[in-house]
Amino acid sequence: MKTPEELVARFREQGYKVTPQRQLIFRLLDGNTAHPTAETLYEVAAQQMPGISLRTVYQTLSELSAMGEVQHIDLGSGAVRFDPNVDDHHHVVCSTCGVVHDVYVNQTPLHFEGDVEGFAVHSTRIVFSGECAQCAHLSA
Amino acid sequence: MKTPEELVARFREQGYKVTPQRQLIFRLLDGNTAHPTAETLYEVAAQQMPGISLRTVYQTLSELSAMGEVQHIDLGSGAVRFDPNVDDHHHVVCSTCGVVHDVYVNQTPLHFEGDVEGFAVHSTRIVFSGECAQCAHLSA
DNA sequence: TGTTAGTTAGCACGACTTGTTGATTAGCAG
DNA sequence: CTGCTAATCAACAAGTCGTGCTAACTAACA
Repeated sequence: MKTPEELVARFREQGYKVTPQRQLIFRLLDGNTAHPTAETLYEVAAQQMPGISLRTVYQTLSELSAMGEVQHIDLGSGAVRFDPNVDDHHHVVCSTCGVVHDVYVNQTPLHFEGDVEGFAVHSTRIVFSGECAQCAHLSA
Repeated sequence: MKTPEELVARFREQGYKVTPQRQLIFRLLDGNTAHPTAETLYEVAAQQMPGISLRTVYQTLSELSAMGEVQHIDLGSGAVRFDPNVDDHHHVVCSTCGVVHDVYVNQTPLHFEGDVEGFAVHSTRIVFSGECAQCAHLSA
């Protein structure tokens, strides 16, 4: 994701207004590695700006997603998560505590075998599930 | 997934009753490579057994899933899909027509880099998205 | 300063999945 | 064969996530 300042410029260019709500969301996402859901982001936003609506958070996230500034990640956990890291990366998920981390896989592109002649791969998503170090400690 | 006959035996062992509805679902899943949703499976089942309820289909799928006989796959397309292939395999999805195929990736285990010290990976899911040969033909 | 986009509250819906209840059916052990 | 009990069914509801709509107010930007 671009910096909040660059996003402000980009929104202006495209004729979107730069509201305090949008700027707040830009700042909350900047450098955020927590892979928040819209709800989670809303809760944090509401602390800093009581009165902001969940609707606005959803809308701004959709705009950022459409502009390619945030990645939409669906880990099958119910809610969609948002990742301001739009590099070509993948995710590890702790099945105990649900924490998500970004990881980079360097063997790509991957080769596969199966009954899929002529398939043109545009993107590859990899999700590693398991147990994070903290949960392993707690259960030991 | 085991054969319908083996599943019948397994259900009996575990004290589950072997009803015609369950047997029908076993047969519909046997060798099924279509990655059906519960709805889809219900529609096919209802043709062969009018009166079967969607509820029963969901329930039987949950039981099979809990027994490890079918894989639960969530491609973020709204509904969960079921796969009687429980080998260590992955999926390719056509983003145009939505068709799903099983594929095997032989470079596993994959290595990754990132800020995740001590993470114990239990499973890896890979989804390749793109365009299948048929959709490529149609759009060409 | 005025136009217009954005925000808000509130209500609703839609898709998917599960829960509940109460009546009926039928599997399976004895 | 009989009886216990699980399974099924219909019908309705709820819950989650996300979005659509409206109407009124606010504020960004030209």
